[in-house]
Amino acid sequence: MLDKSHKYVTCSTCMSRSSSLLGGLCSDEVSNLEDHKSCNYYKKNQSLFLEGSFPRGVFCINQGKIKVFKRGDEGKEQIIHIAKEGEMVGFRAMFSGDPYNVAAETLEESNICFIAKDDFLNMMDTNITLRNGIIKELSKELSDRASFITNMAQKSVRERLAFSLILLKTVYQPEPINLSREDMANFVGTATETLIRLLKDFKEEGIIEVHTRKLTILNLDRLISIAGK
Amino acid sequence: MLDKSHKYVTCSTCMSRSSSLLGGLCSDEVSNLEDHKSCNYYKKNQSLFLEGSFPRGVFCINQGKIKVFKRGDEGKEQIIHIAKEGEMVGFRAMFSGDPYNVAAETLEESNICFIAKDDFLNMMDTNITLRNGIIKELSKELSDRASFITNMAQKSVRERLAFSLILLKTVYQPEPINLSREDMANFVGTATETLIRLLKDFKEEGIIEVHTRKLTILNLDRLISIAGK
DNA sequence: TTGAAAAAATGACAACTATCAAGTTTTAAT
DNA sequence: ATTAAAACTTGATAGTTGTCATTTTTTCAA
Repeated sequence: MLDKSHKYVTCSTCMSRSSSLLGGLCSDEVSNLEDHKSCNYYKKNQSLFLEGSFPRGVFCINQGKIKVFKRGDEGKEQIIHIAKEGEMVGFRAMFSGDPYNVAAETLEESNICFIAKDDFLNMMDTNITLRNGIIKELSKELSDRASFITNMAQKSVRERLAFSLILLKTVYQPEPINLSREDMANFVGTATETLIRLLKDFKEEGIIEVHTRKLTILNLDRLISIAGK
Repeated sequence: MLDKSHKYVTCSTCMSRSSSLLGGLCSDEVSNLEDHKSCNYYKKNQSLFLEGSFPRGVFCINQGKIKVFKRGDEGKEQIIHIAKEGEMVGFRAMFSGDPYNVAAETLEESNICFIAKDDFLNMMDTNITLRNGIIKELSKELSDRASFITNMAQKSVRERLAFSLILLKTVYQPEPINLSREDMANFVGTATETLIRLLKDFKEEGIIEVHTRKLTILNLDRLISIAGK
């Protein structure tokens, strides 16, 4: 169960904010933000926004994990990113003026604040640090996605799984990785059955340990060498 | 042969600029830009920047085509984007402070101008239109790459080839597509031999026509239906 | 123009991975 | 605690795609 899930989170005391893109706000800006944002509790598997809809603002994750995904032709999800506490979600399409090209959904119960588009754009106009932070973030993600594309094109599923587990470890730590097999397969970009077989191999090789849905990495070095550079 | 390849291109008369991110500059800014930029002629297969090097500025393509690519573990290139006249290349890493995560190389002889990092960042600080244009561009590319990842994960090579040919048509038109088999394979994300076999299928199905390296699309609708949504 | 090198094309083959079908375990609600 | 539904697992199989070897065509420089 989520701690204080019913409580309203204040930006001034939000631990997730300090390490986020909104960490550089001055106290005036924080109190202004507090006046304008809303805060909501989300159950597991609840949608933040749908592909094709128009962005009305940005989501700040106070607690919880979010999958950002796109559906392919046959409706199968490709998970592009898994966001955690301190990350902001849904601001890209706000700048382009286009509808969302991806969807976002909670992977577990979460506390998520919402800042309306106009309020956020105003903040960006007046706060250089925030603006530069956003540009930097967009650039970083662009770089990540170039690597993602290359991995998808050139690595085997086994290599991609190793790579994904390393990423997921940083998302979930210090907790064990806790994702459905289907979501994990949709992140790696493979069929659920193939994913399960490869997890089994990793178990037998002593690289990971699995208790029902909770997955722990026992041999990170091995994973790194399987994943390749 | 490239027209006037030895000539120095002036921003004020550059046709490629008007439709680019730098199209919104006022005349003062254009003349300032002219004072600070340099202009170079590149032969085919010349490098603009290497993966791992640090960005010193941005490249504006006056004429020619550029491949932006990343090398996988075994050195095989994955082409992320093919840029043409009017596009700017290499500004992402400039914002993140990281070294280039991708490399860029001319696909044909080209005229490319260069704007130093500081000059460009200054322009971005003072010109809101430019700044918003850049943010919008970064967001658009992010969206494109989400689709790219999903295609890579879920489409067959035949579907991806159809998709790629549609993209390449817009890059090369009104000229026929003119790429080496290897580059085309590295764009689609497949082996060169597989690409050649699938091109042969398309030829036999009357979808494309090929004269040595020049490829013309005869049946775009058919390609669209093969590519999927 | 000619010859060597690079690029393109073809064939044979193996392996990886997806799909389908059938079971088993886990989850969650009554 | 019970049970239905969802999630997970396993097996069998076929198709796609990559790899390696070889031949043909094209390119480009002497």
